Amino acid sequence: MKNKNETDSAPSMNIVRNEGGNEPKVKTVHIGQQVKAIRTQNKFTLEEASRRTGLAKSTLSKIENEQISPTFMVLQKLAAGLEIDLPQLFTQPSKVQASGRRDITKANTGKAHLTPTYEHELLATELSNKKMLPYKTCIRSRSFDEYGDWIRHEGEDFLFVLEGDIQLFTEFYEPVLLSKGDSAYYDATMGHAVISISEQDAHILWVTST
Amino acid sequence: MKNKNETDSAPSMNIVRNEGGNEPKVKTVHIGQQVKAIRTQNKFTLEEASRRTGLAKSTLSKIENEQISPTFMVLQKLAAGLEIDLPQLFTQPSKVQASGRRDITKANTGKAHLTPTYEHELLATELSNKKMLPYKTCIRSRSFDEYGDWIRHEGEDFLFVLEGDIQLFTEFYEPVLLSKGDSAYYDATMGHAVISISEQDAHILWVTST
DNA sequence: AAATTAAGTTTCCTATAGGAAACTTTTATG
DNA sequence: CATAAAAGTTTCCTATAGGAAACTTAATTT
Repeated sequence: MKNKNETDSAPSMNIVRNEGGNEPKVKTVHIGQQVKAIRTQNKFTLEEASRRTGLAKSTLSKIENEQISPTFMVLQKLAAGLEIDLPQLFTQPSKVQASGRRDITKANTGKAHLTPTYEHELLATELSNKKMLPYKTCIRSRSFDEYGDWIRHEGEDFLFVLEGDIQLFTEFYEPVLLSKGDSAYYDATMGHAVISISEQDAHILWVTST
Repeated sequence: MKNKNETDSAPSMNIVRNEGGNEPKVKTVHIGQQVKAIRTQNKFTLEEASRRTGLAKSTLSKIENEQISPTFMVLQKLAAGLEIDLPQLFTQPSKVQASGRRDITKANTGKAHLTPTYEHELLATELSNKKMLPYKTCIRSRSFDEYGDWIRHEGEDFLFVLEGDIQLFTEFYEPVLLSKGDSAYYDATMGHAVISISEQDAHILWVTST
């Protein structure tokens, strides 16, 4: 059945999502397998899992065999009873996540990325899905005015001065002067900007968390 | 068989969970509020959310008002239709996370941390709960043998050579020579170690993701 | 303010989730 | 191997989730 008798009319709804009458197609997470994996890893029998979660063992069995789609209430009992975080039920057990990656970037061979105010050299660009984005930057800007507005983005920034003198502007603090060897760490959602104040170009190393 | 011969007794590890026969008491996550918040933030009407998720608007209404406990199948449709990650439905919207922090570390004023092989200078130590741990390190070791075993830890490492020449050993790759300005990014769960191969001491900047 | 439209809620019904117990399968024991 | 015990599955029933449509409320227009 799943008789999806489409809402009459509604001609304009052209999201083109599931024309043709088939379902929106959700990439199915096999929660049953997850539950079973967690239970067996803990060496629980269905009976014991039943005790811990307060769910009937028949229910647990059906869930593990994907015969039913547990309600949210049941999911919560499961998580509480098996002492796991809810999100853990959905993320693949993926101990498989990469763990042997490496990327070397020799000096001045990074991937150039130019902006009016900065001259970025992105590092370690061969790797994707990194937790940090490192880049070496040459500061061109000499005045705060050159920035139309604060720079903001998700995550946190670590900044290390390699050469020259810079001034770091941040939304909630007074500007601060940084010279070679100095560093700063700040929440990147806070507005920020950097200008060079030395004769020669200033170079900094920047690492942004994702 | 794992039967360690302790049938019931097992005094040492009883989790003391719900003696007394009452329910396990689950801290309820109000998923309805979450859904409503996400929908309204996106300025969707129930009707539009219905189109996007393939769920009846009556169902959506009931979910938002906590009148029913959606099944996992419905949760998936919700997440897909509203284009959010499933876990996002359970974690509090917590925009409350800190977002105006800043910490400046002037050159050579970090917190020293010595090991037989490295001489670390921890940076930005005034801030806790950082997503990255930055430190400047002077490499003392001159031979791989000085390391009893590989160094490993959670997360990823970014390494930038500030001064001198080093050799980076990693578990799954051939050793590589790095000089001033070179950098490396690698999974820190992979065994790794660094030795200095230059006359003078080698200095590197290290950033570890957490 | 009545009429119109759009938003959200409730009703009513069918499909299905969850629980208790019977049943089947697997593992241990004489 | 027979038997007992334990672990897992299926059945059957009741409670409840989900969908269509009726209904109510809120926002616009006339």
